[in-house]
Amino acid sequence: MRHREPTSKTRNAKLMSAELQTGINSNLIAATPREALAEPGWLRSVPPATLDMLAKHAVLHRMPAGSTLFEQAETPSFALLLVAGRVELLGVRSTEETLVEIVEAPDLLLPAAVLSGQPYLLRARVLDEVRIVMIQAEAFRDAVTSDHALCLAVLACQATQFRRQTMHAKNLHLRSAEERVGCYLLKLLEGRTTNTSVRLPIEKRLIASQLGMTRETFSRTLPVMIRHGLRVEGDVVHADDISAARLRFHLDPLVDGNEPIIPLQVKGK
Amino acid sequence: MRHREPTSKTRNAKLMSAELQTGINSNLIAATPREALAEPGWLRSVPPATLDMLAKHAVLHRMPAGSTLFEQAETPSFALLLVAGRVELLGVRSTEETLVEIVEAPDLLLPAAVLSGQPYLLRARVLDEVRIVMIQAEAFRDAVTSDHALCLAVLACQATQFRRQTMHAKNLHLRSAEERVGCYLLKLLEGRTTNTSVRLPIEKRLIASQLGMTRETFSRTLPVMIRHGLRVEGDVVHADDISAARLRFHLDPLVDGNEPIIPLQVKGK
DNA sequence: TTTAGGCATTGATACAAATCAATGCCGAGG
DNA sequence: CCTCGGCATTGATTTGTATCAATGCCTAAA
Repeated sequence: MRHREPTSKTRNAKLMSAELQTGINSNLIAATPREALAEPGWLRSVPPATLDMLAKHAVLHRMPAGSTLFEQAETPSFALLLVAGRVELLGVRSTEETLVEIVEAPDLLLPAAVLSGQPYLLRARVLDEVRIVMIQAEAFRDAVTSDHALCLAVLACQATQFRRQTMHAKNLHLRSAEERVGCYLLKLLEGRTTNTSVRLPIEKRLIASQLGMTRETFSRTLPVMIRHGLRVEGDVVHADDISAARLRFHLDPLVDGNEPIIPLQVKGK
Repeated sequence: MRHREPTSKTRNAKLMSAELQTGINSNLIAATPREALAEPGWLRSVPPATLDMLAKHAVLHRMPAGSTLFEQAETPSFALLLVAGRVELLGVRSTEETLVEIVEAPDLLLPAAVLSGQPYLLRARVLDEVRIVMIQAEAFRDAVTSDHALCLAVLACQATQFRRQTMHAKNLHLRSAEERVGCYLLKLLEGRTTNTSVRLPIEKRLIASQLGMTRETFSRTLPVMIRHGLRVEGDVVHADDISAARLRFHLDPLVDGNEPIIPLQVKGK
């Protein structure tokens, strides 16, 4: 494997620039909870007063990769708003873990649990380094019940997460391991033409778990892709023959679609 | 198989009485959309004026088992409120189907799609005979954006569905086929003692798909349960030795829990 | 009454993916 | 510099579950 580079550094760098784009006032990285609350696009239509109120009961935190944000069965004391970075949500059974979802900033972590005051069903572990706003659960619920715009924003967020989870389930149950890998690679290459190459965005072991298979199976499946025009060397994907790949694997917007969070707007009666 | 009875009739009877209990004004079955909208408990705190408004753009329908309510990839033109009965939501790929969720009244069918105006990710097929209120999608979205209480109710509904989906995923990925069957039976017997028996609430082929396995596997797994104190004859479950069963299979509230829809209440600023 | 079709059961077999195991590689830390 | 630990690869083997196939049962229609 020749093409390897200090992956974590490269990725953090990439992440930082992505992070900036998501913000509205993108010239500076938020240093206070209040600033961080201004970043996610889907909170745009929430009145500043409400954000102020939330910020008053919130702290901004930075957590390194690997940290556990909360444990399965814990009752949420904070609403966690992911401002930058990625988090994996895992179902746990003693030592077994199964990845249920990957959450990318900007998004809320399991708002369902916070809203209903029920225990988390999943463990949350940091993938990249993250920045999160921790809002006291009670304050968060109060804000949702007193501000209609925020309620709509959270609803949109929850709805999108629901659809993502559905897509994930369909991907796992309706496609073979080989197809999942093929589609994953194809999606990375979306819009590209033959002879370009892309870097895998995360470690292979994480891709494997995202695709619901073991590292080993993933590893074994990669060489197979060569006969469909996709070659993976180290963490670089080479598109030798993209049309061949598209012939074999079919991206489906109802499975592979990227759906952004788009809140509805409050309307007077 | 001796114990069989005209299953569909028995079950419909059971369903009718259950249906009555869910209503608030349970003495009569709703005949108009407006009456039907008064039934679900989680719509209780929505102002009558809003329900009136919804009812104005709605019709009440009855559909027999087996009907398809909507197809995958369709763009929703109605919000479907399930007032009575059960619906299965299936991921479809050409001829392959995979059950993603079973929705029981009273609940909304995939509010996420309706709210975001995106195509359905799943097919909806009627299990038992259902009664549904079909509310024009536009009117539904308008109501959600203009009435905070309704917005909260829908949010609660969406949140609960999210958690159910998470539980379902955990059940499938963290337990073996045998455990899923064991836990399913154990849950039917919750609160019962040894030597009681229960009837399976739905056909075996449906239980199998709910548990993410084929009929055949389910069928083969049932006899195995005998060594753990559970005996299934026809559609009757006999609890020969419940404590033995509980020793082998462990119900987990984070997987097997029944979570009701409990909306938050609007609060003034 | 006969017949046809759906569901359930049972057996034989196939197969995809997990598991177990060994090795190589690379980067971090002593 | 060497060494240790995580990740990736590759091979051998197992195993859980699906698939294919045949039969029986019950119900509903002819």
